[in-house]
Amino acid sequence: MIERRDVFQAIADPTRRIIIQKLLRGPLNLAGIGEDFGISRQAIAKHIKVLNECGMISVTQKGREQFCEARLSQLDEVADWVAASRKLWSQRFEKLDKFLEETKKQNI
Amino acid sequence: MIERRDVFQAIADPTRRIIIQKLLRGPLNLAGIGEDFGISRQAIAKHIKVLNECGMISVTQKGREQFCEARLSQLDEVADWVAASRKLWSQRFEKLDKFLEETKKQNI
DNA sequence: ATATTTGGCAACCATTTGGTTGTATTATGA
DNA sequence: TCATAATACAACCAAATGGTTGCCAAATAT
Repeated sequence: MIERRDVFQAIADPTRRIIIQKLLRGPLNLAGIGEDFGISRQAIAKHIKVLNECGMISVTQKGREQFCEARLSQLDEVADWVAASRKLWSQRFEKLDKFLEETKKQNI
Repeated sequence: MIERRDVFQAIADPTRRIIIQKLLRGPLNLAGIGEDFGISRQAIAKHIKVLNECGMISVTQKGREQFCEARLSQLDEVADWVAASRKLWSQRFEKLDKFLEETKKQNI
């Protein structure tokens, strides 16, 4: 099994995606993230740990509070993968077009 | 727990991402996907099932073979989410700029 | 000074995940 | 026709995942 725990895996969980969305408006402490969120503090703490580990958020201690901030630059990896896949995909059709064109020429 | 088994979860697994990359060059049957891939046929079949279930690939029966083809349109959901997140993120800075500007005005 | 808020730690749990092996079925090629 | 290639089906397994509860420690507010 290949190493997991990367950005792809981080955003795979819908709860974590919601947490990220919440953080987009500004930094929040764990309690703030937990508001209107039928989920225990500990569960949130675990998600925060995952997000932090793969660089999707940064965590800053401030007294007894822990402020989390989104780190969207890590999403580049995802965006790049999607873009690269699409590019390869479209190239596949170009190759097919070229092939059809060649075939056409030969039939004339 | 919220419903999973969506595109995000589909591309979360590195093995599945490799399978998708393989399929970008053209359709393959299960055996073809399994080539140079230290993994059992059954494991691949399971990944194929997941990818099919969330529309990342289409599967066509052809005699005894099962040809898989990539379906990249589903990646829109991922790309859109990333784009929307980035937009919100940048808006956050705009708001901060505006705030600072207002503050500056009042100080004059 | 004391109650409350914020969060850490640890144990526990059910389910899912990613994988395996073994056996059966069916289409195809020699 | 018959061996083989391509896949299905099922049972099983270890580890990871996403969650819980209970208790503890330390800042902070009253």
